[in-house]
Amino acid sequence: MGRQPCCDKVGLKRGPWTIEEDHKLVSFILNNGIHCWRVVPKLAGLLRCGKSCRLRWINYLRPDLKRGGFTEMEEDQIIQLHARLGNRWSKIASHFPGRTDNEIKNHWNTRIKKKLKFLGLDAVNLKPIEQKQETDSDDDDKDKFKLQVNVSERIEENAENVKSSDSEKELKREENNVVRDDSDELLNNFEMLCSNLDLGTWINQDTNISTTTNSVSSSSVSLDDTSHISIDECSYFQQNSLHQWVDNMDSILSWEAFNPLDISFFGK
DNA sequence: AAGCGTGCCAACCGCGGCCGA
DNA sequence: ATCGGCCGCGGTTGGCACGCT
Repeated sequence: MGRQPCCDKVGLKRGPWTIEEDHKLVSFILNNGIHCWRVVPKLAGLLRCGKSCRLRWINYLRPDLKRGGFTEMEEDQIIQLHARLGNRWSKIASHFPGRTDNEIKNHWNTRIKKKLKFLGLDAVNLKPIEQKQETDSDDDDKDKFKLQVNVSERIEENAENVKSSDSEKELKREENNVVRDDSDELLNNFEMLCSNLDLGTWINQDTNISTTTNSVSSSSVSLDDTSHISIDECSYFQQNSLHQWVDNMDSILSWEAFNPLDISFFGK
């Protein structure tokens, strides 16, 4: 029977969103709410499909988004949750208010995977990666390797225990937000491993790299990309309604002003 | 200065699940 | 029980920024 495409792609715009489009979408949602994504672009006057609008709103325009780099604690939590839930990014993201599944997925694929690789752990199951013993490595490295394997074995055991305990129940518990502490030891082991491997230095180096990339990476203006808007949107939003947030944003920087801003930001 | 490689992340695509008719 | 439509999710891609040679 086959599924029909979510929208007629003919004549629809794709690719990066413009400021005007963002403005239209935000205005529409604030005034009308979200009832059916399919009709949102039509009513908002956008030449986009509903899916695209939904994605843009969820991943970028939502006022409660917490943007910026992930903290070490967040990373550890992601690793812990991933060990338990696998690639169910939306479930993982539900543990991080203000973070999107897309953001966490990207962070996992670009950074955490490497971090685990650095630790000699398989990113999927936290098992030690089969590695050749380097004959010319110094004693320190050997000790680290030993420790790494031992701890990793513990991590593996714990992961297996969690898995083998009725996984259906585990999932149900997870969905009911009843956080079980089975994997706390897993996380502790991971943290111990990190500290023993002097990962801090490595992470700091990495974080520096990360912060330098916190520039405008989209063709649209990210709210925290503008240096003069230093609001923690997440906590800010908790104290303010959506409308208040937009009013404030409008007072800080009028939407109409985005056009020239856009040019100055990206005008090279 | 130019070319190339890499990292990062926003956005797209297609599938599966859910739900109403 | 079946069908059809919408939404949400996860995998993947494309393009920009930046560093290195």
